[in-house]
Amino acid sequence: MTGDGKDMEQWSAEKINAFRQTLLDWYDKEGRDLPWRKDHDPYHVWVSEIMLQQTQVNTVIPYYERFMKTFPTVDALAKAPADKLLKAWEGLGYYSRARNLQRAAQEIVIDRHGQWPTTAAGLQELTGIGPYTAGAIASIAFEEPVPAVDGNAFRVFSRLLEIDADIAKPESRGVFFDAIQAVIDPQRPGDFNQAIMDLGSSYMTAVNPDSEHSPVKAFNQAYLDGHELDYPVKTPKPRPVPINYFALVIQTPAGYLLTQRPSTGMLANMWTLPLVKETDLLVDDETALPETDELIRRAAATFEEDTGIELSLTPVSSRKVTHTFTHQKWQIQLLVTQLTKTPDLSLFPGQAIQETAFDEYVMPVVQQKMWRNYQKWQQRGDKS
DNA sequence: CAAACGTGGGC
DNA sequence: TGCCCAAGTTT
Repeated sequence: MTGDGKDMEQWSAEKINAFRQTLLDWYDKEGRDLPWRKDHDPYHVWVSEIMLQQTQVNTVIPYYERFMKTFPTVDALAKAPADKLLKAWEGLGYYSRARNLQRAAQEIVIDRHGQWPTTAAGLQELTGIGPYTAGAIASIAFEEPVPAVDGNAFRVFSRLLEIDADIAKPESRGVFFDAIQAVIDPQRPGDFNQAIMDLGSSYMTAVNPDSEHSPVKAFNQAYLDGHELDYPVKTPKPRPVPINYFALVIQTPAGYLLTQRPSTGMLANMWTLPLVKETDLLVDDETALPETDELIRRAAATFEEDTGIELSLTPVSSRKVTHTFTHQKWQIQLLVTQLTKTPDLSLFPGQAIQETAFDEYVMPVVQQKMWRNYQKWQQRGDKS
């Protein structure tokens, strides 16, 4: 094992031709009928590919349908208000995708006078389009015979050819790109790439594959050797780091206090309850671990010092919400507070918002979790 | 290049 | 609950 794929299977020209025919025959019969497969319009292909990054098909479908009604053309997308765009992306995650999507729309409409690049190399110049998406659009919309190397392609070809290059390493992309380039059907590159994706999400899945019934069973060397689950080789990612927060529920006559997150970083520009990170609390004595009640008092005090808004924590009510991101696990203690007087919001980095207006603001899932939890507490009158 | 960047589903 | 997975790109 060299670990770089150099000892992979090599296919003859005859075998390559047989594979193409088998794969495309199956795709013509069993390929999925998806909303973005009704035509090969580059706008449709592009938006769907961006949405599908690290996201499952069933999640994307309703977002895609709504998105196309809201922003039917690349011009509409280029001109859209940023908050309207983010609202359309709300709940889909990886929100920089939405920002980059609009930047690329503007690059096409303004810089390129509405002309799409028609090659993978050209497409990759657009913001948010990397090597995979460039290959997907180029092959599907413009019939360029170029691989679209995504997670499915990594998994499928690692098994077909017993490629043992570690797919977690960026340097492995070239090994797979070259291998697929040699096999891709130059007559139907878009269908070939999409067939590989369909194969990867049906028979040749990561867990519980069903290669026995796969149309390309006879080409699946790893399966034939009884080592299917040894592929793809992939080093695991680090576990999410736990981070403790306090979230403050502060009701004023004008509504609940919400803060807008910074324009960069996690959940950029989105609205949440005011969050205080436990490690940001002022600690005079670093040796002693403060009691929970003391931490709660310090969280409230920190917020008061930052905003000039005075709170009362009586009756103190707290509930816990956890939300796991790719690299962080937030453990949030919800603190329901009362105001001691009408707050001066001049220093507060947010707004008082009536609950009935929440749906006009873009909120991440973690905020929706916190809010549902608070509502449940309210209804039950659970003061514990 | 390693790390940041969301969310939902399956076991 | 925890862990892995799902049509990746940017910095």
